[in-house]
Amino acid sequence: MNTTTEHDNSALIDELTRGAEEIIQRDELQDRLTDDTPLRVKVGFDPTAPDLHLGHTVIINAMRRFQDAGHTAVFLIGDFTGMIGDPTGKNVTRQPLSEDDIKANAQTYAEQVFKILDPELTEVRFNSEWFSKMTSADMIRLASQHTVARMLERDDFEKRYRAHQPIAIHEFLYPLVQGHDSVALNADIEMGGTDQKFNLLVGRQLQSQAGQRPQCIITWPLLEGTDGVQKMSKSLGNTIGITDAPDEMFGKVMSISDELMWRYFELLSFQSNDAIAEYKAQVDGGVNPRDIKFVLANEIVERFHGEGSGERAQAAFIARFQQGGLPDDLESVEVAASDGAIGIAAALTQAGLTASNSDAFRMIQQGAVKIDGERVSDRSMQLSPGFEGVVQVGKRRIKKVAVV
RNA sequence: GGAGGGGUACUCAAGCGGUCAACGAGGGCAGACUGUAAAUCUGCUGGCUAUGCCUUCGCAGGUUCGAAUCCUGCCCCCUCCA
Repeated sequence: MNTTTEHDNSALIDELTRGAEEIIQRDELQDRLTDDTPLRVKVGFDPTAPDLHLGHTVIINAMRRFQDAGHTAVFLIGDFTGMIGDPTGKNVTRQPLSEDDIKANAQTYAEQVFKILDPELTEVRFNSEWFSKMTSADMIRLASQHTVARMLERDDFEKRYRAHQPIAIHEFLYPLVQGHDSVALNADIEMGGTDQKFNLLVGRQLQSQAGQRPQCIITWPLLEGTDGVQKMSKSLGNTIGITDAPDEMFGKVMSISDELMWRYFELLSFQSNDAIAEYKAQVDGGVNPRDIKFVLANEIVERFHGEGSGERAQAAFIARFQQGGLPDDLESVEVAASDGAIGIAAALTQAGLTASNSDAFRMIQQGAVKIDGERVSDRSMQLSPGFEGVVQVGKRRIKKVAVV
């Protein structure tokens, strides 16, 4: 093997795996990339979470990078596996999904995922394709390819076993089924979250038992949410959803910490390693990190909302926050004055700006409420029918309110 | 089956007859400072027809002038033993 090629590969691998947690085995990956044939890069998706956020896109971005290098992304929807439910990280057996749910979720995936992936180089597959045809004998044969001892090596199984918590037999089947997908698809590479490592390794073993060259594995970390500490997750309320409105998406990216910005660049941007290094150098040299964050926010908004949307969101952002303007697409609401007039607190609550009258009074007390830019300090203020104005509570809750 | 410990607001966690709408921490929200950063400081964090009133401390009763705090029953969780 000649050293020049190896060296070239190395830079490519660095781009393709930027931010990755682990590569098993890097030299195997290097070998495969040396061949001219397109590789099959498999990623399995659980048909559960239809509301994708940026955290989910980390791995999809990685698939896209492989596509850009000429390889095929195999987007595998685990509709059959969904019947088992991945036991990874769970301490209880999971509820299987209904067929309708799976179908609907798969549809949502398709809609959202092609904002990133190149459809030409994507193969969408369902694992029910081969599993629904399997006989019980086939399944038993599959089960015979792995031992209980090895299954128990997996962290969560081991913990549950030791803690005398139940492990249903079918849960052992999950890694085998996922591994068999790799055999059925003849995968060259499989990627997944760090928590998938065990399952991915089973794929390697099954492939080599089936006489295939075992897949390389690349695991990806969980992206931190906007708080910068905890993983991005809907239940923690720190997500940036890929269907968020452009201005909102832009604003959320701008609100992450400077430190987290580099992490986002690493995992969410398609800019080259060199370009990112250059940005870092600029910030070190005194450029306001905010301006670099603009670049990031721009790129992300553009990806999900199309050409020019990043620019527009940025302009709106500057107008609103740097120059103190108001967003131009203010939501208008009407509130009803029951007997001649309505108290300010009731109006705020009716307009959906505060959670309750008590909450409204608190906000007034804290100086958070403004009408047409004027701070409201009188909690007994009344609004009469015919009143119209821009009412805001804090920096983010703003509505055009009319009293009728 | 036996022994013990526990269930308090978004979460953790004090309180163990009145001064408790309930200490403290985290989270969240707001204000100041800013770059709608981060860090920091300050305040707020049950509801209402609001300087007062109403409802909350696993559930249902009871004792008491008065209970989250005491008693009875029920439900649920945890630990140890078999």
